Amino acid sequence: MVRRLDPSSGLPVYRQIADSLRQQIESGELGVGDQLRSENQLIADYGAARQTVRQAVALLKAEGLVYAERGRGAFVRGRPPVERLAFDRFARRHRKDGEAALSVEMGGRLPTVDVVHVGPEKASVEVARWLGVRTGTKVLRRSRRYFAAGEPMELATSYVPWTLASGTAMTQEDTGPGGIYARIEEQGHELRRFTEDVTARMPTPDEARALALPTGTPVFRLIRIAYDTDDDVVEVCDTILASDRYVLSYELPAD
Amino acid sequence: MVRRLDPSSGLPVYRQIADSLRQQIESGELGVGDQLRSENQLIADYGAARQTVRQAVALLKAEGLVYAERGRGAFVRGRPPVERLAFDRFARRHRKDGEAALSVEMGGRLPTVDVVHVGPEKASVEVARWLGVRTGTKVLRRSRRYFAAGEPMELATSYVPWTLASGTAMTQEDTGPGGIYARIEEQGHELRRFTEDVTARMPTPDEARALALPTGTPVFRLIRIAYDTDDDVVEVCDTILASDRYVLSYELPAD
DNA sequence: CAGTGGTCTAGACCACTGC
DNA sequence: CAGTGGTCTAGACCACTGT
Repeated sequence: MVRRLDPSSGLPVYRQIADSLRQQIESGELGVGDQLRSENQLIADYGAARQTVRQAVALLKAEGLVYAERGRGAFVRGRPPVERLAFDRFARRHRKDGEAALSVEMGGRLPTVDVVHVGPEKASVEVARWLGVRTGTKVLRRSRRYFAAGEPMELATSYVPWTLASGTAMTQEDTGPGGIYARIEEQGHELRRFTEDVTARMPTPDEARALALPTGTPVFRLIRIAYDTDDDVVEVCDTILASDRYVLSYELPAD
Repeated sequence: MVRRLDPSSGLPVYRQIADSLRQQIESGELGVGDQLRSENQLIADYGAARQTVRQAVALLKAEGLVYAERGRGAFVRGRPPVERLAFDRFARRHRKDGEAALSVEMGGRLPTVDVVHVGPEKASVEVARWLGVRTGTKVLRRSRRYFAAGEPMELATSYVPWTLASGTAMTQEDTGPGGIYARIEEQGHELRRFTEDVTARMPTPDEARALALPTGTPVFRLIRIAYDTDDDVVEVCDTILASDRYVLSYELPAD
């Protein structure tokens, strides 16, 4: 299984080894779940030092192509099943029968929720800007972590002006049928539209732990702002999603 | 500048050094553009071997917090100016005066375009599925790279059924005023809506090179499908964006 | 127990920057 | 020229897996 490298290519050895392994993965020579040759084997295959082959494999891990388990080996990553977040997932018709938005997202399968924190706090600069209130205004914060099939799927933090949330089930762990948006509409604020700003970046160490992210997996960050029929902001939701588990699907108008 | 580590924490030394440096960045002790202490200084600061401090800095590079220049040093990354891609950027009103969608995206500043390839080819399985045609059907492919202020911003590949593109300016490098969508409407296919599927992942080596991406920067991939008033697909555009240069902005209906 | 990947060290040569 | 980060080597100990 000796593999030859090209000394005249000018590329560092670890890049050439990574390219060789990547090509084996992309060509199907190494399939999903297959074990890579061990470090000692790669050392022999390519005639390189251990740190060098480790650097090559580290590159593939950073690209999200490979993961490693201590004591077992390194393996070709399979893409996990992907959830589609549809642009109309907050449409009223999905709430009428008491189904909250997240179970719509999950295609009807019931997700479990780990409520991290529910309570009042002072709005940060960022939250105040989103809500259109002054910094330090009292707001309700609801931080949750959602699981599907035992896997952590998303971290969500909602902010609602305290004047709107006070005395309602929004301040409880269980917001009741239809979720937080049903409670907001009961308060006389009919929802008209949402804006959603999407960014992507590498996770912080905290996020990587909370979402059980493999190395090399970016996260989506969604900032969703809910407006009522007066075009006032009634809620903001800051969501972190594992990018390898979601496709975000939107519809754009042509006129 | 000696920094003490906690041997009882159980964390590997390189993680502790990375945590220490990350904390210095987040606290503002190290500002945007500031130079990190050199490897030799970090070796002295933390009493670790060179590979160990390099592993710590590599972690911060993978997180996108730091970049390095050979011969100069390692620096705290500043976020580049961000472009906002609005959900209505393909609305007809933005085309009426001969302005193509991309200059709308860029806030009116004129981007430059590097046309990589324009010509007919057979639809791949993926392209055929998007266009709703049989695999191998003749389609026009237009691959471009867009620059703003000299920086590569996005890679875009459009596919149009050949029956629609043949004999029009779409098959030329310059598609003329209003761009490709104006040409499609001239062919009698009024555009009604677009769908856009958003994913994020780490770039391939090719993409990282073409977009001049710093390590640790994920990319967005947009698959945008254009439908005419008969709900037939008239074009598909596969776009790769540097995720640190864009905010994608959408509007979601509440009913 | 042998084999795996994870961490760490000490030392070397290189290409590049800036003085 | 000295100092920087980039690459590479040889060797060590560790924690964990599977038999």
